[in-house]
Amino acid sequence: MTPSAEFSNVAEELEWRGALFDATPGAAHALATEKVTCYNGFDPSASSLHVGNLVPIMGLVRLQRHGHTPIALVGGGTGMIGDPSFRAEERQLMSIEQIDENVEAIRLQLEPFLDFQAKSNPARMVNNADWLRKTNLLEFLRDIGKHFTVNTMMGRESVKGRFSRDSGISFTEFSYQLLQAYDFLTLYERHNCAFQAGGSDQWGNILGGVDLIRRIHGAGPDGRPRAHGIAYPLITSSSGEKFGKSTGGAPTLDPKQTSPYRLYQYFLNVADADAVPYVKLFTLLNQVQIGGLDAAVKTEPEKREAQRKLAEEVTRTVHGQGGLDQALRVTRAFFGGDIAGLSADEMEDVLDGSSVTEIRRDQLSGDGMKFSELAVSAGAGKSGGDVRRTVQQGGMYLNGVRVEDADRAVVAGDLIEGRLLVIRRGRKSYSLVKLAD
RNA sequence: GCAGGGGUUGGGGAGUGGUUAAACCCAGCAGACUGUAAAUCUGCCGCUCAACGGCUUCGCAGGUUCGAAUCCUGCCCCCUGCACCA
Repeated sequence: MTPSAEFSNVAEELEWRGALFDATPGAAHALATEKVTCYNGFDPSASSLHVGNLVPIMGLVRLQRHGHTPIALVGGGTGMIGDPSFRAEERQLMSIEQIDENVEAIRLQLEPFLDFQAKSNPARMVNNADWLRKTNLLEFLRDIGKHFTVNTMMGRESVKGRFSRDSGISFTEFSYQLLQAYDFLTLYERHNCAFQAGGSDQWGNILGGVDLIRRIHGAGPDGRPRAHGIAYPLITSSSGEKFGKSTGGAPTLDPKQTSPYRLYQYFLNVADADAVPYVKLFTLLNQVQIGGLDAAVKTEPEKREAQRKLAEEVTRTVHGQGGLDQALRVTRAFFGGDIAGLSADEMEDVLDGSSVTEIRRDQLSGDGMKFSELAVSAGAGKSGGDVRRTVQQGGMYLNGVRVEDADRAVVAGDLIEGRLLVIRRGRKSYSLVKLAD
C-alpha cells in the first residue's frame, strides 16, 4: 500500500501537509472526483532548481501518486520575458543561449521525480518555447489580448508595487501574465490540462489562465468551471525566514553546486520546530510515520530523529541512494571520528562532488606556501587577515590538526599520502586541496 | 520641470573639519556551552602586518584646507511634495 493510500484524495493530503495555500472554487472537488491533468511551470532564470522548488515538485509527485497526470513545464518561452511577480525591479533580459542552457539543466533535474512510463497517467515534460517563440504578435493580440482588461491586470497584487515606483514596469514584463495564461490555454487545448499548480506568488498568473480558459471555452457542461488552480504557500522557517535562505544562499538541487553532503546537512540542521512541518512538505512519509517523528521531537529532541529522517529522505529523493550514501559517509567522517585518520582515498571519495581546489606541486616545494594563502585559495577564508583571525581564535585545522600559526609553511610533506590536504574551518566547514596531476 | 530631503563599511543606521577604519543594531565568522539545536556568553567582523604601523574606503569627478565622510563646484542616482503629461 502506498503512503498516499491513507488519504482519499490529493487535496486532502496537501491540506494535511500544510501545502495548500489557496485553491479556486471547485478545485478540491475536482481533485477528489476526477483524474485530472495538472501542470506546474518552472522558471529557467537560474541554472539549477533550489530547495524551495521542492514544494511544487513534490506537489506534482503527489498528484501523480493519486492517479493524476502531471505536466512539468519549463519556461523556455516565458523565460525570455521574465515574471515580474512581486519583484521590486525590472529584470535583466537573459540571452536565448543562457535560457536554453538553463531549461535543459532544469529539465534533467525534474525528470527523476516523475514517472514517465506510468501506464494510465504518465508524466509529461513540455517547454513553452515550443509555442511561445513562434507566436504571431497580431494573432496573439486579437485572440488572447482581447480577453484581458488592463484594469484587471493592474489590480494584481503581484505587480501593484511596481506602479508606485519611479522605475515602473516595462510593457514587456507587464504582459507576462498573458503569456502564462496563454500557456495554460495551450495545455488545456493540447493535453486537456485543466489544472495548474504553483507557488502563492503565481496565484495571479494562475487565475489569469483559469479566466482565459473560461472566456474562450465557457463553463463546463455541468456548469462548473473547466479550469482550476491551486497554490502552495511560501515556506518560512519558524524564525520567520524565507525557506532556503541559509548561509551562502539557497541549497540547489545540482550536486555540482550543492554537494549531497551539503544538502543533507542543510536539512539535518533545521530547527526542531521546523523538522516535522518540513517532513510533511518534502517527503512521502505517511501520517503514521510522521506522527512517530512528531512524538520523537517532543520527547527526545536531542536525538533529532525527525531531522535525520528529513535529511535522509530529501537527499535520497534528489540524489538517489548513491548520493545519500555519500552524504552519510562524509557526515560520519566529519562528525564521527578523527578526520586525520582517513586515508586520501576515503577523503577523495567522501568529498567527491564538493568543491575542490587544485594546487601545483611546485607551490609546495622548498619553503612551501603560507597556510593563510592556501586557506584563502581553497575558499576557507575571505582574506589573509580573515584566516589569521580565525587561526587566532582557534578555528582552523589542517588535516585535522589545529593550526597555531597562520603563517606556518605548508609543504609537500603535509600532503596526506602525498596528494591531499584537508582544511577545516570551525565546526563543520571543510575544503579539500588536491595536487594537480 | 520646480521645491525639499538623501546617497556612509553585507543590510539598517550614527557621524557635519582633526581624538573616525568610522558609534550602535542586524546579519556573518570563530570560541565556550549543547543535541552538528535553540537560547546565552566571549572574541572578531576594509586590505595588509607577528606587532607598531602602513594602505584604501563614506555615490562619481574635481577643489578649498596643515588636515575632509564632514566645506565648495560639477555630474550621476534615489525619495518626498507640487507641477506637467493638449
